[in-house]
Amino acid sequence: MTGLELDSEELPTRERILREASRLFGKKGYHGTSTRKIAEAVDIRQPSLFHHFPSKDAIMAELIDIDLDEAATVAQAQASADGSAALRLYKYLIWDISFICRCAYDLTSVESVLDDPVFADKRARHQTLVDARRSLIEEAIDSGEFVKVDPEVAERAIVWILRGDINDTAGQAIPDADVVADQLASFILRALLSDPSRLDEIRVAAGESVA
Amino acid sequence: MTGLELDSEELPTRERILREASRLFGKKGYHGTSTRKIAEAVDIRQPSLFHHFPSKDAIMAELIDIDLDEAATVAQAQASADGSAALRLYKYLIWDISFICRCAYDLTSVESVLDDPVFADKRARHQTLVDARRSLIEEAIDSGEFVKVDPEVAERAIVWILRGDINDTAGQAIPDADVVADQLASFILRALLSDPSRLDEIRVAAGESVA
DNA sequence: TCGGTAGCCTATCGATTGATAGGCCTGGGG
DNA sequence: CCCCAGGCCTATCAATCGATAGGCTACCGA
Repeated sequence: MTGLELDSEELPTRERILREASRLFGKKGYHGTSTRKIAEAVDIRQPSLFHHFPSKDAIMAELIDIDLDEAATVAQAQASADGSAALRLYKYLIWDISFICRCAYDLTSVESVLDDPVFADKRARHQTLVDARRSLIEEAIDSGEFVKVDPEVAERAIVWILRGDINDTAGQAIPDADVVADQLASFILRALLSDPSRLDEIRVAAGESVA
Repeated sequence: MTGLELDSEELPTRERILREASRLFGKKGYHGTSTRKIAEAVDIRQPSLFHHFPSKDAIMAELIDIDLDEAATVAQAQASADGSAALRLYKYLIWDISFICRCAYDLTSVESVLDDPVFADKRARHQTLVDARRSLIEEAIDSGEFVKVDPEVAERAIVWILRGDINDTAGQAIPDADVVADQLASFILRALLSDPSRLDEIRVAAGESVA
């Protein structure tokens, strides 16, 4: 625990900027959100934003880092681990969805701006996440744990289920994050497992390794 | 067939505006795309856009109508039909994904602007689509064809898989649209069917009703 | 032949954008 | 006591936004 269970109004201005900006970016899109609207949400004047961030882009860049850094680390850790690839994918999914649900920021807008040349320097980090995820999927297909499906199709479906979760639950501090995570991860595993009856075994195994 | 298998450069200006605008909206977002960029892509001057559309909003509005009108009709038809709800959901999915793949427009941006008050008049039509889809899912769960899963979770996953398909294939006139449609629809059905072995039976039944 | 209309153009509008300049106030260290 | 740095303010900037006004040209039906 970080110990900052502060009321929203007591949070440092910089932190409040990140939260309100992420919320507005998620709702109206990055380009659809002006610095004046962000300032209004934080209840300061628009130029005051630039005492905390050098530019509007920098606010978005920080949100991108928050989204990618931990996700890429966890995905890579699972990709390079041993044992059942299906189990490792499940663990990654549970972690990622829980993270999304618990995160104080609405990270909806992150992936949709990654193609923008302005944020080109974030693309490498994003690619490591994509590669790690892809690697887990292909491993599970090759080993026969998953049905013979186009890895591209599977990954696209997974990525967008996650993105939908971000979009619908982000920045709300969902109380039952674990339940949501299990439901979505189970949905994905059922769609991919050659033997769907293995799902419960995988859920139990993942639960044990966490506890 | 409509008979307009024209070269892109021979298309009427109005049509080229719709196509280029949809492509740019999909890539940069609605607010991230200026009317000048659209005009540049169509190779006309910016004010000339307003001889074909009264406003930038009107371009987006037309794309929304294209996206929603047929989708809502098909979804409602399947929702009010008889027989296996799982089969009807599969049919709707196949139709929708094929439509997305074949569509001349990139409809990525449509759903992301539906919350905007500017397009509030489109929301009712969108709601009929959402309701019809939800109804199919709940019917399949209640009848036992689908596993006992939260309908909200299932619908969210489906919607976002579809949206991901829009985003990644839109406006490209995918040649093997049928293959993509079957793969994605099968992914969804596998995740939901209580008895996954019924998938092949459903695919065959859907194929027959089309032919 | 002529009037009108469709389609595109140049020039320009007011509003809004992200960002800068510089002043005011407060709190802490010498 | 003074100084100064951090944090916020007002005022304002140039750039870009969506949209309008009005002129030129090609074409079509009476």
